[in-house]
Amino acid sequence: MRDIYRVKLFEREGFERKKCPRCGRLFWTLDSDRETCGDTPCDEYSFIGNPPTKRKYTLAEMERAFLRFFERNGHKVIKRYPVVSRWRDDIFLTIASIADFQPWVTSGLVPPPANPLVVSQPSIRLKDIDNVGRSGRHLTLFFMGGHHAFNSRRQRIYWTDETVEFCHRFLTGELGIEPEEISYVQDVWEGGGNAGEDFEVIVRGLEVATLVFMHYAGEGGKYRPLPLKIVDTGYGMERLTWLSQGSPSSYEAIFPSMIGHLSQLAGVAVPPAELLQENSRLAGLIDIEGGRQLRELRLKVAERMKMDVAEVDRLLSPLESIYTIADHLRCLAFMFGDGITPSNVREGYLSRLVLRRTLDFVWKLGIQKPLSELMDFCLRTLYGQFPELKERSGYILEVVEIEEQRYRDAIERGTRLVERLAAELRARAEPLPQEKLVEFYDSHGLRPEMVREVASKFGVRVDIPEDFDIRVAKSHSRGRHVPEQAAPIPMEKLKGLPPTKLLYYQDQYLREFTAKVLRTVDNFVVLDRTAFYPEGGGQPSDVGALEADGVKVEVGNVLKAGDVVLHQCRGTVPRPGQKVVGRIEWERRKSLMAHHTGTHIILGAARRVFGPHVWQQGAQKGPERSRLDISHHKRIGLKDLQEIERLANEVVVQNRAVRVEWMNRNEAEQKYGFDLYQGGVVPGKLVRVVDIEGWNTQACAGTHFQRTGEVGFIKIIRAERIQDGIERLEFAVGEAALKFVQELERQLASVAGILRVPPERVASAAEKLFEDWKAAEKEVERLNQRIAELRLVELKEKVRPLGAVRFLSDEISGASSAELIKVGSTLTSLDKSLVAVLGSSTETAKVIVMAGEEAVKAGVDAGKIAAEAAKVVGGGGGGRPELGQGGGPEKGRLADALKRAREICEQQLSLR
RNA sequence: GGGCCUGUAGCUCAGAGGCAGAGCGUCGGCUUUGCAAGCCGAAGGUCGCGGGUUCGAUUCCCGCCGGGUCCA
Repeated sequence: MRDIYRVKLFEREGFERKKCPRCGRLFWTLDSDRETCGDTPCDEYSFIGNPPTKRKYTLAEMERAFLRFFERNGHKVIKRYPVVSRWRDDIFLTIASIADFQPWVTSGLVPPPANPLVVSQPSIRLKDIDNVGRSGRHLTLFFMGGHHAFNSRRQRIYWTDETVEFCHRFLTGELGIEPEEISYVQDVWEGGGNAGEDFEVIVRGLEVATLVFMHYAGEGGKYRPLPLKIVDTGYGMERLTWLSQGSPSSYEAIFPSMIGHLSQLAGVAVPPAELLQENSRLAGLIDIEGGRQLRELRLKVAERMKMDVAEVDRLLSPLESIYTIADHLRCLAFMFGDGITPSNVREGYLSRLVLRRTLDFVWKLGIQKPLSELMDFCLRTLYGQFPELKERSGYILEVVEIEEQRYRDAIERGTRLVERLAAELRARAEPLPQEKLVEFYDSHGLRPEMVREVASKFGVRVDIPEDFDIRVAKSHSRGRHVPEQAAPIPMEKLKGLPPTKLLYYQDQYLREFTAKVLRTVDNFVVLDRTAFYPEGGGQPSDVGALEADGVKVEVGNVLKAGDVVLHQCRGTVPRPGQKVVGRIEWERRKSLMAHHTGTHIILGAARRVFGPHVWQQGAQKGPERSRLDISHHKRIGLKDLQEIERLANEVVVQNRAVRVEWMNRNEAEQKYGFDLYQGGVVPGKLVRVVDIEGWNTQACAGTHFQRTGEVGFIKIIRAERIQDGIERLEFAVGEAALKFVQELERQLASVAGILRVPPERVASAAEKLFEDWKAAEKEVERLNQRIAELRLVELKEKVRPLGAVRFLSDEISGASSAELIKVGSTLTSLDKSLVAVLGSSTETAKVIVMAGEEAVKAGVDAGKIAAEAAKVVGGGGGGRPELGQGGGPEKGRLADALKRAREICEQQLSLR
């Protein structure tokens, strides 16, 4: 195999290949004195305070220089893709420039939008978030400049020689870096199922670019060749900017005004430059993953500066917080700007994590401003370069404001919980149990440090276990994934079949057709062509019948296996070779089409009412009802719901054209943007675009009407929050909508009839009824009290002494247990040594036993008496010493039960 | 997608099969020149909704609705 690393540039210019004695990697250099590879940690940064470029660049200038250089060299500049990777479902966030082209372009299925091309892609990586602000070089969002070439067998663009050449010319010619300063380190890159050799491009200790030659598929060293050879490069725009400025950390170079603003707000003084420089150089050598590495870094800095560690920490910590905030704000601006809705799931959850982390740092610095104000400042620094963020600023700021309030609420709630537990533990002088720590985090989002802080105010000790994260993970391991449903029939039984001709795409109004049976598998029938729509894209399959030589068989379900449509039949299936007539149950299909077109109309309406952050998160059509899940950061109220409904019906009346067109992917994306993928990722080279004239455009495989007027009445039934940040709209369309409204009307009429008022007055009538009922309940209560008082006189007559206490037993016919209790409690509160046994029979027999304070002291247990007495009437009972109740179905034995109660009472008083 | 927590008076919460509670707030009275406060008293509850178990459910079980939180 030829040496892929030996490129023409190296031979021509006389680069030497050396082996780094520290890391053992091979690298290329023009500097004959150089021994180490030049990368950290083998070498320290040597550009700080002494940049190698001919001049200083701002980030915007660097990006421009990069893009223009490659444009001059035959590359087409591509617009950035969103930071939410909507075109693929394997990752949430765009992590690199190459991610824009995976999987369709990299697999060779779809041609690239241009070839070669160059892009500056905002990329988000949260894996190293703990390093951000501290390492000097880590960011949550960074701009990856990538020039890409896609070489196929038919078309060669460029490969290794040209790639390294471009890089070298850019760094030396454009930026003015001395050729001797650049090291090209050999390595192998692997990720996302692809792999290839690469160069890491190092300048004075800083890796500024990676040049990957992607030509394998596979991972873990087991590779097979790709049909394409792809040049995948990544230039760190921020790193190059930093390099050009030679500032102590990259943050000063990237966020100068934000850092100034934050320092002022927090009253943080900038530490001596020398300390910053030393810190940066050393930070480059360490991966800060946790507290331990950070302490190590602080120690080393203190050592070199001959300072106290605490002093170093006091000077650096606030500054690191500021860097972190500056970084996180920019990341959030793009996340929300590109339409992420904060949520407890998926990318929404990631955005919430970053936002809450930002607030932690803001509060730690004692900055009183709301986060939305800081975001506003951040946004203003970005508008010049990213006007799209200005358009979305309303949404961004609102979301930040709502999320800050949510976080404050969560903390407040959590703090109260901890305080309550801590107060209890203090009383018992116990430390906080570790399971509680896990529970607080898992169920209430309280980090252990926060719990400790609150609990310590109560003098309660909190030990945070080293394996805290593992314990949390363990408490989740119980969850299990439901296995996917197996395919209805094995694919090999469909081998050799041609793709079924899909008649519903040629004419969506076709309800009857003739076709030939190609094969049958069990009760599945495969035809050469069909008008039956198979289940897909949230639209259920058609049903209907097939008729062959006068024999009819019902089609109950239709599904697609690859390119073949399967008709699942009930009854005797036709034989292969037979001609059949297929008939679709048209009312059902028509309703499904109405619901499907209606779904697109409603989505368009929701986006107009709320804004472009609204994305379809799922949809299910049905012949009677359909539902559409959309992302939105607030609950949807009736007013908004009605506005969406109004707009949707307006579009119906406008009778707009609904056009369906198969387009190639790049063309469709260019024309309509990623809004196309509302319905989710669609596979393939061609996409089917459904466009409601001037209203909504989506890639969609479903059947639609040709004009919105055919849809008919659209009725939104309700909004339901299915997840944080996702609202489900349930609606009915056409005849189903009418049926729903009529059913509502029927219900209303029935309620109005019951209340004996006209329908428009049911609300006030119901309110009055409810108020009256409450008043009546209170009246019953008062009357019970009164009855109890009246009964007292006659009942008192029946009180007889029984040992140390006084005893009363009586039946009060028809009394409820509430009445009996009232009577009993009045009696026992007047006579503390009384035991009252009261019975009544309504539907069942009831016994209540009450004992006064003194009687209880004397040993009477009303609960036990009631339990025993209730057995007599065939039931059960119980209660506490002062009150017992019970009952049973045998009403006729009530008198016996009362007798039994007396016996038990006597036993308790040791009289028997 | 999965797990956990949670819904009781206007607010914050207790109660854990057997008379629905506390603190704060509200209203009234007393005290005070007035305010703050104090004392006495009162009003305020479909115990989220619907089923089930039980003689009896706010409490236990199931379902639904609402809120929170963690993980992928």
